[in-house]
Amino acid sequence: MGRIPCCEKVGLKKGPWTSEEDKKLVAYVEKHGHRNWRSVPAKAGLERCGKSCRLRWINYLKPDIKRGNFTMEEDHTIIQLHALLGNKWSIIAAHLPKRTDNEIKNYWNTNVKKRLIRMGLDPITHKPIKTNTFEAYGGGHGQSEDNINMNHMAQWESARIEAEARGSVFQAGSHSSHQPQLILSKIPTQPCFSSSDSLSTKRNTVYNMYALVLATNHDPVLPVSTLSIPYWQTPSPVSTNIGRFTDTGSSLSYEENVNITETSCQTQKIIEDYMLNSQDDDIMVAVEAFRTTRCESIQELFRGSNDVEGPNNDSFERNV
DNA sequence: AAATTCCACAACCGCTTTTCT
DNA sequence: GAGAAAAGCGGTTGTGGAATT
Repeated sequence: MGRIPCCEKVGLKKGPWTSEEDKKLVAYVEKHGHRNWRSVPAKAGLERCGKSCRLRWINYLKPDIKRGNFTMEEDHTIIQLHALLGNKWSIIAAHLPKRTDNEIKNYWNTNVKKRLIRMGLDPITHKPIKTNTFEAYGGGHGQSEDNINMNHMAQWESARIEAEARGSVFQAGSHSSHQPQLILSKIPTQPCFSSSDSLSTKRNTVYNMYALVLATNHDPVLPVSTLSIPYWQTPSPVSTNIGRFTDTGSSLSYEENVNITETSCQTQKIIEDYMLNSQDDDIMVAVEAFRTTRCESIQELFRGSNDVEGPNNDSFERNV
């Protein structure tokens, strides 16, 4: 478009903001608002570009911003939503009240990403590195599905155990009234797959996706979080019972045929439908199929959350 | 104690999307 | 509807403090 970026104007200051500049910006915005950021610096007496002022306000000065360590629940939500959405920081931030997308992005890059790598998980796919890549899922590369499944589950369990051992890292703020619990411990250890099940590979993937979806649907107030997951019986390919894993802190117990939330039912249905209808074995197609349905699932998650104001549908559709 | 490395986070940059005229 | 401006977004970089050598 040939526009000159505002920050390239001569004489505008760059770099860290001083407390004086912060005061000027806060005073101006609180008094006049910020309808037009380009005009803000001049009116506020700042030698900054409007874009810089906007970012400073949004990411740092806005009064309802929560700063400091991320709680276990926030960490949990970030991991699960990232597994579903990828680097959609603004959408993830919409589900974390008072956190900015920039803060979440930084937290991801400096903390969570490294943690996943240490655990042998791909920070993009959230799946074990090497032995369980999508290529491996595609089959025909020398590794049996059974081995893949075993590796996959072993990796998840390994990650969960390591996370448990590293409890302090996941620990909620010191004000938390309940025992520090581990995000990954809330992902069930393993569904009962038969090694003879020809769909087990695909199921494992869908299972993990489903676990991740549902993991965002817990009640953060409860001292002991529970989550509902499907229990895929084998060898029957599509028959399901609805069960619930309960994290007691020291162990996971499983309860069959419990009531689950409407959201969980809907998500489960999406996945069941996929499993019923899909005829192809290409895991990439499976993933894509899941992606195309995830929008609805996540909107349901937002709708189902009473304490969090989710993004409106318009902006959501725009960004997904 | 000084130098170096590591880490977290604020800020910038470039691109895309939305809004305005 | 077209073009320009503003806002939004995500990747990347720069900086300062902490930890290590």
